[in-house]
Amino acid sequence: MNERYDYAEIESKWQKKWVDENTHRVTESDSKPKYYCLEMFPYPSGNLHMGHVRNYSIGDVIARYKTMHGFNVLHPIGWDSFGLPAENAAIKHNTPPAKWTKENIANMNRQLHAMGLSYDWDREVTTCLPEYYKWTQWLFLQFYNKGLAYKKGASVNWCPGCHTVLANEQVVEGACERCDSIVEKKSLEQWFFKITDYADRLLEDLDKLEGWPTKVKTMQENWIGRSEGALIQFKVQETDDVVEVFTTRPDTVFGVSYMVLAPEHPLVEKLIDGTDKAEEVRAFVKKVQQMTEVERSSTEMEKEGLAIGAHVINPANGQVVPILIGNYVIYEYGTGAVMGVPTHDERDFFFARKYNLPMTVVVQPEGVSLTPETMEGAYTAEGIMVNSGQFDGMTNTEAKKAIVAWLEEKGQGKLKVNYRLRDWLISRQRFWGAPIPIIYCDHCGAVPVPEEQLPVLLPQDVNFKPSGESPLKYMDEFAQTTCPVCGAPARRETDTMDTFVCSSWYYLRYTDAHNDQKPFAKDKADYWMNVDQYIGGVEHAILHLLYARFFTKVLKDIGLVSVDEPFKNLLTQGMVLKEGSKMSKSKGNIVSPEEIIGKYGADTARLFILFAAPPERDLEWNDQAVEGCYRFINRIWRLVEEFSRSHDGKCVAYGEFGDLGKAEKDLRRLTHTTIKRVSEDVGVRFNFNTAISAIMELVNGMYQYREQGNNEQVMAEAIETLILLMAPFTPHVTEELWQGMGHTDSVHHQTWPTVDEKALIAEETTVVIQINGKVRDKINLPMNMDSKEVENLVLALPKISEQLTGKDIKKVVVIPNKLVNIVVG
RNA sequence: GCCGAAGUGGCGGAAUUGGCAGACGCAGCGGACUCAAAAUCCGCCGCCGUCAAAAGCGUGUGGGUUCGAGUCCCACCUUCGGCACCA
Repeated sequence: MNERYDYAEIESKWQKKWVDENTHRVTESDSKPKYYCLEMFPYPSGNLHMGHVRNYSIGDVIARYKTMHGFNVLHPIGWDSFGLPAENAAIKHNTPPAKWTKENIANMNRQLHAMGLSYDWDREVTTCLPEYYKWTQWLFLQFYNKGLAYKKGASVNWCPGCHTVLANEQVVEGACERCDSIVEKKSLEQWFFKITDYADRLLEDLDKLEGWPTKVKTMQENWIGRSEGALIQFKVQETDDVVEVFTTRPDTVFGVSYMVLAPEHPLVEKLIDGTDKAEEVRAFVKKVQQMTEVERSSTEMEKEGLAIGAHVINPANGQVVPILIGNYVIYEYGTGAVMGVPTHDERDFFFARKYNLPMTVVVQPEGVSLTPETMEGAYTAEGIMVNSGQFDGMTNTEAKKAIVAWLEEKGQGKLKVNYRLRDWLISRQRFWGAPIPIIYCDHCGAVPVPEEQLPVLLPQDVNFKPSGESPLKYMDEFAQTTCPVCGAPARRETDTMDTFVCSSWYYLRYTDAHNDQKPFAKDKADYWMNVDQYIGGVEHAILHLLYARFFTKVLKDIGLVSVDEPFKNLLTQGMVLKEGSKMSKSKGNIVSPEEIIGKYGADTARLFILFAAPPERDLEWNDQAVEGCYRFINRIWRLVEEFSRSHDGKCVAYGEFGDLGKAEKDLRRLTHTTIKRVSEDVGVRFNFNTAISAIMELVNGMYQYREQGNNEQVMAEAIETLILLMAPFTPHVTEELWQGMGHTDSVHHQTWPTVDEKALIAEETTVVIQINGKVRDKINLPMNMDSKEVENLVLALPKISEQLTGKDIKKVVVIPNKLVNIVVG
């Protein structure tokens, strides 16, 4: 063993050995319990960033810790390698996306190895390779056969920056999630996955996810946006048409004083065509449609409406009320029509005041009589029904059910659950994605590509147009084909799939990464699933995590897997910040992992990133604190190296300890309390920062012992424990030291140290003495002393009795082995 | 507006069940070693106060429960995140 800690030599030596010996390969085995530890796989942008380092360091500690606990640990990695940056690079530098991606993967692969991560590299998956996307396409076909993939014309989100449509989940405050361009609306024929069919299960099963942060579950809950209410039908007075509204307040139907339609509602044109209102209404509709999505959905927007001259009949009381169109009614939500009840809805109240629409109170607080003229806002709380025929006198909660039942009997209403969640738009007008395996035939329509013809391969030699449009559309050799049904000339779908489709099932592919008959064998997926611990950034709380849950449920329904949730436990890590903001090129505050590893080694980089903050919290990068971690590793190195050198390169513990002195007992107690603390911090709480600080305390104790203690068995035990506890955090240096201590097998194949309960027992304890809750003295007492005895002893202490003279002792509280509080008047 | 998380020294953070607030680390200060420096080892390090001590104050604010509150309850403030003319 070197006297100096030479991280560069040590790390490359062990990394090579781990690769050569395939150290981290796993197979299914019944002899051990399984554990599936997964980190969100990276997009191969070209270089690892600190967020990756954090993500993979956390995962690696968990995987190594579980391995040392006797689990059969699956810890895989791969590449989420379809997507826009490759295509943009292709347009800019005229390199094929496949080449650019391959080079990036090679470089990042090297960087991952330099971190000393315990991946089973035999299971590496790359989503942009045909051997993977063949099965993405195959899964699309399964969805298609189940009726869960369909094409429809719809008003969709178009990102002018990315030249493609986006899913709702990819639009953030009206802008593109990737490039921040303002999203436009376009009417296009697009492919969708019917995620709304699973809305209820996706919502309900959130309850099963006890190992998920509430934050993420709440975000998904909000996104799904379930709301219970009723559909109510209003007949149009002038025609035979019926307007259906969705409302969460069917109890207020007797108070309806108008109806508002979204400008896009198809009935609008029908009802005004040929009337004298037609021009005015069309102008209004045009004005609304010219607003951007952001303007239109802003809460500050002035609510405007316009009566269109037609009327509806209230099914509850037969009243005839006017139909308006309003700029605040969203066609995509509910039925695109709302009933206006000014007295019991804030928005309706101000809208009605503005346009002088009538108001009727139908719910009021018990014992109070509300009058519309004196109301200053809508009454939205619970109350008693009035002006509502046979429902008068009921509570409005009772009336909700009763009125819907009554309307249902009349065939004019029913209960309805509404969701905010929209179907998942998966078409992308881009090249670098998995082609959607559909063929369009003039005779047979849209025909799925037969399974045996998969994969639909992306062409190799591609000329990108500067417009950014997908070149597939213009490549006849790709687009032209024959109909699999009738054999006539036909055209392929040239849209590709959203990359989130590829990443919705990769965790299943890892369980059987090279299967060329199926996406994965069921028995292998069943052996490894669920993912026991999933780790990644909170930015995927909705998109990826919702889609992956949806996929798992569909795959369960078609019998491909047995689980209905993919990720049992979820850890959402915080961001890595520098000078208070996220590291980014534009801010110029990036710290390169490669540089840090070059300067201090991977062990230091890993240790710092785990020590600086608990994993969920944002982490402020601090160069000096990194050095502190480097110093700590050196401190361990010196301690172990010196001991080993003075013991002929042997530090293998240990027989019986015999009778030990105080310093020896203290170190043994420290050693074993450290095992206990680190085991809880790593295994239960994932608080790696406090686990590391506990180990630091142990090292401090060992330095002290070196001056005071003289039993070398005790020191040897502490050293061996220290190395084992550090092994998951700093795998290289611990391996080197382990060998230097005379061991011949790998530290990473050792069993996690166990706590010797006897060593934990202390003979003495420090008891705090308080007077009226303020600390006045401390005293060392034998453990488990009788309370009354403690009380007498404490009251007799000079310092205490002095302060008690002339005071009236009201009560003495004794907490055994901890504290005495004397209450005086 | 609704939902969620957080607020502790100069800084990152700790306090797991209501029981010594500030573990551990960074920065800072002092000492040892050295011709000197670096490295290393040892010590100090909330505020106020003092020669030194004692006393006092102190976990966003204001109340409350309790022998005892960073921790529990009520009200509020601030920051961050999500959702939002959702009918």
